[in-house]
Amino acid sequence: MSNTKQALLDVAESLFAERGFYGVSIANVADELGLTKQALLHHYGTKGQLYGAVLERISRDFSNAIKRVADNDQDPSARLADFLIELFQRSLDNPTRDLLLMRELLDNHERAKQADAWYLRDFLKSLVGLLTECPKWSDASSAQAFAAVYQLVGAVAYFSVSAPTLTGIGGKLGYRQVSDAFMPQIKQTVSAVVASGPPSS
Amino acid sequence: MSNTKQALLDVAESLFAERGFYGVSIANVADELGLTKQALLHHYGTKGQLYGAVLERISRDFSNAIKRVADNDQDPSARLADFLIELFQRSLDNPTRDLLLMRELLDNHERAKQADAWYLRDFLKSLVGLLTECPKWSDASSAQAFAAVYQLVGAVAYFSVSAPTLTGIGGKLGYRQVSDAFMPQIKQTVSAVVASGPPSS
DNA sequence: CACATGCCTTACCATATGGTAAGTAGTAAA
DNA sequence: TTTACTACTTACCATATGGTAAGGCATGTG
Repeated sequence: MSNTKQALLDVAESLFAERGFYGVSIANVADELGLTKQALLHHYGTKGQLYGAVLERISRDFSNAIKRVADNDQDPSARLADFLIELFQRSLDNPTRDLLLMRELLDNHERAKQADAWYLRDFLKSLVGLLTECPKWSDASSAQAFAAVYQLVGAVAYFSVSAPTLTGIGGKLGYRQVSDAFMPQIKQTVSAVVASGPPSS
Repeated sequence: MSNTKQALLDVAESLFAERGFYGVSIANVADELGLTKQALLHHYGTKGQLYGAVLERISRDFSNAIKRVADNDQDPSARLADFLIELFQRSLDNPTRDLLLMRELLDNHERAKQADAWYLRDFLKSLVGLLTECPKWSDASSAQAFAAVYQLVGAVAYFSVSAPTLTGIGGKLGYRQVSDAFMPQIKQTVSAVVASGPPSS
C-alpha cells in the first residue's frame, strides 16, 4: 500500500470517527493532506470503498488482538478478565475507533447483521465460551451467558465513547479520576458475575 | 403546539434517530407528511432548530420520568434498582430515542458538555447519590461511585442500541431470549455492586 | 526513442441541500 | 369590506457533494 494511500486511510478513519459517514466529504479527507478529492478517488474508487477500507483495517487489527489474548492459557475466569481488560485498554489507547464502531452499530445494521463481518462476533463468542467454562455457569443457557457478557462489553464501549462528554462535565481531572476508578470496578464486576452464576429465575 | 408541528416533530425524531442529523434532510422530514420543506421551515426556522426541538422534548420527558421514580421512598438500594429498571424499560419501549441520544453523545460534544443541557446529568446525580447512601459505599469517593453507576447505565444503553444488530445475528427468537435474560442479569449485577462496595485498591 | 503505468491535476456536471422571497387560500377580527 | 394572521405553496439560489473525463508529469521498460 502506497504512502499516500495509507495516509488517506488514517485521515479518513479519524474524520469518519469524528463526524460520521455523512458528516465527512471526500474533499475533507483529501484536503487534510493537501490533495484534491480526485487524488483520493484515484486510490479508492468511491467514498463507500474508502469507508469500507477503514472498517476492514480495524477489523483486521481486532482479530489479531483477539488471537493474541486467546493464546494465553490461564483458567477461564482469568482469561475472561484478560479479554475484557484488553478490550478496555484498546479503547483507552484508541478511542476514535470506538467512536467509529459505535457509529457503525447505529448506522449500518445491514452490514452489522452479516454476522461474519461483524467485528465483535468472534470476540463475543470467545467470551461466552469462557464464561460457560466457569463452574457456576456450566448449566446456564447461552442466552444467559450472552447477556452477562454483553453487559460487560457494553459498559466498556459506552464508557469509551463518553470520554469527551465526561471530560467536558468533570474536567480533565474529574474524568481522570473516574477513568482510574472504572477499570478496577469492571474487574470486580467481572469477578462478581463469574462467581455468582446466572440469576436464579 | 399545532397538529402539523407535532407531527413534524414525531417524524423528525424518528428519522434523526435512524440516520442522524446529517443523514436526514428537512425535505425528507416534510415529504413524510406530504408537505414541502418550506412548510417545515415555517414551523421551525432552521434544521438546527428542528433538531433542538426534538432533543428538548426528549429531555423534558426524561426529567418527568426521573421525578416519578424519585418520589417513591424505599431504601436506597431498591430505589437504585428501580431507577435502572425504569431506564431499561424506557429503552425497550422506545429504542429510537436511545439511538438518537447515543448519536448525540457521539456528535455533539459541545452541547453534551454543557452539563445543564445533558440529558443524563440529573439521572446520574440521583444514582450516585443513592449509591453513596448504601452502607458499603458510604466511604467511597464520588469518582468510584460514578464509575460504578456509569458502568450500569452504559450496559443498558449499549444493549438498547444493539437491538437491530443482535436481532440480525440471533434472529428474533435469539434476541428475545437474550433480551429476557438481560433484565435479571442487570438486576443481579446491581445487587452485587451495591453489596460489595467499591473495589479495594 | 516510443510507450505504458502510477499518481495526480484541472474542468466539468448532475444532483441534493439549506435557506430566502414572494405570493395564495382560508379564517377571523375591525 | 378591509386588515391581519396562519399555514402553507411555487420559484429561486448559492453552495456542497459524489463522480466522470481527460490530460499532465514523472518513472520506468521495450
